[in-house]
Amino acid sequence: MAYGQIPYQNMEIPSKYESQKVENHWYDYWMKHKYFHSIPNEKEPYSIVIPPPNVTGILHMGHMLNNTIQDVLIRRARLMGKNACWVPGMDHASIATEAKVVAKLKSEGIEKADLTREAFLKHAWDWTDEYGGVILEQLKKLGCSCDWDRTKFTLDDDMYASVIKVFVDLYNKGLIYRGYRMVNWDPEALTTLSDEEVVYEEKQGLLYYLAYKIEGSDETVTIATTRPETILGDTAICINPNDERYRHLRGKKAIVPICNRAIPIIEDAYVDVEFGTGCLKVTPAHDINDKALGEKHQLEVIDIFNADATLNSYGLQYEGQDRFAVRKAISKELKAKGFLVKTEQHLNKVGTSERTKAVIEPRLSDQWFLKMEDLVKPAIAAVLETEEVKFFPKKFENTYRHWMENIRDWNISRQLWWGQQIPAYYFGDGQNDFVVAASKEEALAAAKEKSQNANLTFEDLRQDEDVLDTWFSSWLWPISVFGGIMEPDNEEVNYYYPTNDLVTGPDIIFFWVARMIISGYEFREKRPFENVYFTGLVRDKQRRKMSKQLGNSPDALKLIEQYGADGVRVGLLLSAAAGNDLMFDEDLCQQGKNFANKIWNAFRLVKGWEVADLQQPEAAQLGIEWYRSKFNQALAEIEDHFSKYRISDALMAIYKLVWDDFCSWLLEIVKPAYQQPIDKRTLEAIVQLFEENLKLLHPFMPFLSEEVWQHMNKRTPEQALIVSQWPVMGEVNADLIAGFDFADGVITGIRTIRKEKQIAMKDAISLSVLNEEKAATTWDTVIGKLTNVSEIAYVDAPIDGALSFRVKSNEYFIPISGTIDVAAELEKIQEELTYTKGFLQSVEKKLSNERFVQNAPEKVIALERKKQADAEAKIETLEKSLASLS
RNA sequence: GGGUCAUUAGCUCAGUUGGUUUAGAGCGCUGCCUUGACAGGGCAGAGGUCAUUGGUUCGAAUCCAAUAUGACCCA
Repeated sequence: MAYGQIPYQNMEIPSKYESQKVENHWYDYWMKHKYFHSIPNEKEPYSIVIPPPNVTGILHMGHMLNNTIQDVLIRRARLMGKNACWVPGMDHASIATEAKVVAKLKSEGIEKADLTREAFLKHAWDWTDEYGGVILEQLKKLGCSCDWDRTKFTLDDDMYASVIKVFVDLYNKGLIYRGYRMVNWDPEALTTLSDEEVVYEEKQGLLYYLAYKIEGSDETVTIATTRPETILGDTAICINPNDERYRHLRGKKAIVPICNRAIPIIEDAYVDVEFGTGCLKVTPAHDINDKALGEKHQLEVIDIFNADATLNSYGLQYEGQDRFAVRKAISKELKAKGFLVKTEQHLNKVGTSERTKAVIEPRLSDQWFLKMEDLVKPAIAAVLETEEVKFFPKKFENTYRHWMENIRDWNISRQLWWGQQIPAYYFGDGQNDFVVAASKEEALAAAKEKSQNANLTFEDLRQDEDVLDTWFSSWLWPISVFGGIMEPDNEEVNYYYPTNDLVTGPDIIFFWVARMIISGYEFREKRPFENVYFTGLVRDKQRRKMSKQLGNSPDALKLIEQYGADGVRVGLLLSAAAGNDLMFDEDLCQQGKNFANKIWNAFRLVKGWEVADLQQPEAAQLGIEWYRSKFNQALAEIEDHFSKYRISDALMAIYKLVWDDFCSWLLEIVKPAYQQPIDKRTLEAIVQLFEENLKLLHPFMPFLSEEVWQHMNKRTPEQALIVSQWPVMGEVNADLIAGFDFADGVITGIRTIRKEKQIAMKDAISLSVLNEEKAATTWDTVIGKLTNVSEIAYVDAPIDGALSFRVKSNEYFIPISGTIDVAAELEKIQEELTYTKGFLQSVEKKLSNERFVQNAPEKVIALERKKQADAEAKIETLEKSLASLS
């Protein structure tokens, strides 16, 4: 059925696009027809794995941006005929989730310490089942076309098994080892953290100068420390061997205040003679540098803290008190007893836990480590040498290089219960009385062999209590979601892996991106993805990070309700140049919503036209041809933007194409007079072009575009927009585009005069042209239609008593009734003349420079000559007008 | 302390390996315009000596150096 046979249907279509009414409908429709679902087939695959959000998380602006970009890429790939697969999922986020569960239990009066591991995990799973996955439901509201049948959780049985398999494998390769090391201890979460999870903050503190007595004399030696509570763990005083001031103390012993232990005075060049007194107390259990000194000089190690950073029995009367309370108390005692010489203000960097914000305590303990030195090699080469993995924007390669080249072994154990339990089984008390195996059965067999004790039973095996770092499961994500760890040769992983694009934030470049690249090469000898698109951080208008504490993060679902998912998507993307932080401003969502409404109303216009058996007007035919060229030109630009992951530029190109070129120009050119019908050819062409526009819009505004598409014509499920074809590039007629641009100048000139002289649009005017440019008359009908010019006369001399304007060297005259203000006209022309002369001068200056003419490429010189000729022609026109006016 | 990146219109940003009319966009701003698809709209307009100072070049927003300011990363 043709459009025009439904007369004035726009009366029945609301004049405002109502997103709330259509979004759920189309999402359900897409789901029902399984357009998001992907299975391997003969088509080219295009896959993305979602950066799995924390199971505890709720949708915030960062997720919105990130997932909108992924959806744009996936929907475009789908339109391009690829087998698009976007795998969604969630991360168990061990510290964050465990902390939340512990807090919840506490509020119910239950202490984690009173629960068995099994009981605690039951609570955690209950919690996950109840609150987990909210975020995935929210992504649906945003329009994300994930293959929900593939939803994965990092603690699913198969994902769990993958992690264990990888651990065993790396252990057997000798890359995982157990070590007694100084680690970052979070005394609140009671677990270690990797270096990356420690956030350094500058804090104003005190530098305490403490006097230690020298054994067997009345002399004292003064040291400076920021942590007086740790003196109880001191096992040496260290001086620089080149420091004359302390030379006489060689070989002597100092007495630690309060606990009165005698400790040796050692010498090491490590000591900075400039800092403090040039004399250092050494506490190997509580400082990484002191630990190194302690090992070098074989010092005793005295750990004075409990796991929660309260003091233990070495703390004497302070036992059981928190380290910061002790710091105050002990400095008081030291002062009272005369050991405290003085204090100074001191700014130092304090490590804090990313998750709990607790001040990190360096702590010696047994942990599991992954050797990184060799593992990183292929991953470095892939990004920095072969470019098998490309970063957008490229600048993040520097960050990547810096970290990878200075990488340290990865502490992968966490003293938590929520996660994959480390598959190490102890069968005795010796340092090496353990085996690593994927199951208890295998462990028993291995233990029997290792211990040479065939009588071992399951009872004798004790599995390591710790779990693995969450990132030790997410680094396998692109492989494990396709079952590629457990069944390395399965059809799915062979088809979808390597994935194509990864979209994530630069804040997890080390945590996640780098490690996925490492694991990709280690376990599949292939990159995990080809391109990594780093989004910026979402900030508020004042450039502050969005955070719960500041309360500056808008409610994502409310935004969608208010502006429509499409509006929010457009709003986010418009300001999201890759890698730049984006200042989120709700006004941009409003802009997105307005755009949706604009398209909606263009649709109403077209839908409302009645068709009649008419000749196609010349202007309409020309306009349509011009738009075809313009569309292809824009398409080329859009493809180029996509190839560089310039998503917001691609959107802006479409925005301008649709709003300016299609709506403001083309529709105005073809629009019949009020209540007049349109000819069939024009209508069909416009509908077809509109549909092409919708295809371009679909990745960005899936709901609106599908809605309009489905209203435009009756469609079968196979003809839905989401599975239609991305436009194919056609020819660009440069002459048409140039001709239009010139006409644009003429039209603007006429409109300006109408405006200045308050000549209403409904009053027809006539136009005379002094055609110095020999411009084609092709566009006259278009000019006439858009400016209500009744006739265009070509003349060979300036018209007296008319208003004038110029485009290039052409001059246009509009006769008006009444007298014209000659002085004003003269002034206007004089102004243009001054500008053009100035311009000509700058061009001539260049051309008269011999070295320019000799050295510049011919193309550039030709261009300059053209500029010169154009300017000269224009000046001639202007001077002629000046003469005729005065 | 070490490193990376940035500084272009009121705001947010483009400017593709130095030359495409004496710098572009979107938003905002100013003025005019409503029975006509859309006031969530139309049309027109104003607004920048490209952070500063030197240098390289026939030619610099673009390359180099220094300075200033800011952001991020690492220890």
